[in-house]
Amino acid sequence: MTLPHPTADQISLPIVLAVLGDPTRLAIVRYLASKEGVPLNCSKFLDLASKTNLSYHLAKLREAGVTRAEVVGTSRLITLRRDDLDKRFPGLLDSVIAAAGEDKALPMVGTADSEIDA
Amino acid sequence: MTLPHPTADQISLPIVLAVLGDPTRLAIVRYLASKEGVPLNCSKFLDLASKTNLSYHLAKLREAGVTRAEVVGTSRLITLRRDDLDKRFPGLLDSVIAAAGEDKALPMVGTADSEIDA
DNA sequence: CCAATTGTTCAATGACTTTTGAACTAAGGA
DNA sequence: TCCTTAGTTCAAAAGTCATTGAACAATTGG
Repeated sequence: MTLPHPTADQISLPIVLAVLGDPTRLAIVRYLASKEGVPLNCSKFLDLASKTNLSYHLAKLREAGVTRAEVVGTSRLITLRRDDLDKRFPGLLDSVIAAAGEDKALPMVGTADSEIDA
Repeated sequence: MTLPHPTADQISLPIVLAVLGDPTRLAIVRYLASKEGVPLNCSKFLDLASKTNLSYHLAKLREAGVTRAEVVGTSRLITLRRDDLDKRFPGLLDSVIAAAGEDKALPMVGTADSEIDA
């Protein structure tokens, strides 16, 4: 029940860039970064897409090596692979997250003022 | 005869990332960065793709705001839009170029030992 | 056990992307 | 003027990607 992840040295720059070049996935990464350290489950991102579609995008992020997913019961706890990404592509993740933070055009997680259980 | 370029504030992060997420285009950007300051014409990149296909990829880079193309006679002189990219997305271009520089899997410009007129 | 919750897989569809060759334009040199 | 050089445009063919709904699996709580 462990999901397939690339090892750090299998992470490919063009694939990471292509995967981040989608507004939904970039919004996921931005939100993960804003809650860094806190593993989030998929349902946190339901503002961004349907459950099915989310599954697709989260798989893309995981397969690219951008995120890690840990299976815990019926949930998948998702975290950014910051350590591995920083090792492979120093500064890349930080600059992407900083730029994404400024981006008004990107879809938002948690705009629906339900920040009860943050 | 001036080609259409986005203004600096029209440059979009997801579009830039998506455009860089293609090995041919990333190789173009890497080569442009390695010759920074020197405007290159399209034919310098013929190692990477056919003339037609290059025209397509160079248009993508230009339309995304990654490169600037100046029409000089029958040539287009291509440069990186480093100033604008650095302003909009600080650190992004540098980290991408550094990471691309390490990437053995990326196609190469000038591998055919014809570095006569570098 | 039953039902709800959490998320995946599958097949289908529509939409974009990449690549190609043939035909073209525009400038420059002989 | 004619030819070459540099690059574009067009339409077609392939391929890839995103999105959907229906069906499925696994865990947890009552």
